Amino acid sequence: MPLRADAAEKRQHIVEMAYRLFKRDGFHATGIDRIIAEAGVAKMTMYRHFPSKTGLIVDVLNWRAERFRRQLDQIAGAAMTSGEKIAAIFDWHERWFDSPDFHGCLFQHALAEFGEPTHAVFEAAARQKRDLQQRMRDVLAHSLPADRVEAIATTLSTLIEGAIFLAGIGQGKTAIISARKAAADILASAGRSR
Amino acid sequence: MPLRADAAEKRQHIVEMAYRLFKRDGFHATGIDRIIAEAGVAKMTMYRHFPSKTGLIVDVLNWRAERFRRQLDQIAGAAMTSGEKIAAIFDWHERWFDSPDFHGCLFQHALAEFGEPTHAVFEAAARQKRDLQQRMRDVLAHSLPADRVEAIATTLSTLIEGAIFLAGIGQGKTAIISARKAAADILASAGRSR
DNA sequence: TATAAGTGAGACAGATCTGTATCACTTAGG
DNA sequence: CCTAAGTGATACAGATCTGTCTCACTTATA
Repeated sequence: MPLRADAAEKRQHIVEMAYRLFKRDGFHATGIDRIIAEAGVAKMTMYRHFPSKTGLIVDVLNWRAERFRRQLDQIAGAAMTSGEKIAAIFDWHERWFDSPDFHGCLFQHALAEFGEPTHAVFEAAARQKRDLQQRMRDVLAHSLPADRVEAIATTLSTLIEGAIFLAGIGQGKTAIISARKAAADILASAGRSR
Repeated sequence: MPLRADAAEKRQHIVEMAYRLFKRDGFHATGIDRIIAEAGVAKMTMYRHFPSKTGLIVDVLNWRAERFRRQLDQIAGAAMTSGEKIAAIFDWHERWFDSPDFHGCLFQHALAEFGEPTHAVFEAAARQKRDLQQRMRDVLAHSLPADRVEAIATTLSTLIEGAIFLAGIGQGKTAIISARKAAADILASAGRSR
């Protein structure tokens, strides 16, 4: 069964299993031994595909960031106006918070556990958050004057990150509802003064 | 030198040193050996004052929560109107983000590292966040109709938690400025419709 | 002064951590 | 068939982790 093609599949299998464990138990609390045991692979198999645990974490984050980016493409792509795109992003978060195995945002957790800005894990997680902010700016740029985009994108990002955090302590529902309303009000206000 | 009275001082010294290390490096990444080495105490001294590392973490969080509560008393107590109290809370966060040894919010980090809701560390950190939300409700209750307080308090909490998170990736300044403006707009709008 | 609380130092146990090495095995491609 | 890539299993090294234990020492209090 295994060779060239399957090697990539096995690597991906490790990434997804590590993702599940990191998400549930955290990065430091999840040991290599547990990852390989749950993935059903040998330790050397893991270390042939990843240079270190840090390298594995970075790859997990990058894979997850890419998956989120694709989801966002669908979400924001289907909606028509900027306001609808923003609302769709908030709706997506609401569904995410309701999903049965929700354990908070892996990128927020990574930034909490690896607080040193020069650390590779910090950089990977911060990059994902900046990408989301850039996406927000792109959406807003289609319907707002350029000098309004930056501040409003920042406010929307603040609302979303705050709602994600509050979802971690069981307040996702109320947080995302009030955040979505606040976002709608802000956009309506900005639209009126355009 | 040491006995009854000094025992409490030594205990407090351990708490504050552990606080500094946890804040900078995280909970799992900070070992007992490093804490006692930096605090300059024997290992048994630490284990006589705290039942376990988990117990120490909980005490550190509770001590920090109490200190924040007292600061908040001064901040919100000095301001007059609800709007001024809220603005003062945002201002306090702006100054916090600018402080030289800012390393994010210890409670957010604790919730990220100990994601299990039944864990004692999770409970202690979540309690502090709920206390802050309750404080927000109390402030708003003096100037808003009761049926508006809950939703607006949630929005303000979401903005603050989001700004704290963004401060961890170097965006504290812009986040807190836009969050404070959004909060002011929300309060002004609620005030008009009263 | 005698007692007991509190401490520092350090050894120690047992578990766990990351990462490396070895060996037998399977399987794909020439 | 034969070679070489890839793998599983396992032992291992060296470090680190939490938590316990002992012993000598200091100091406040009775």
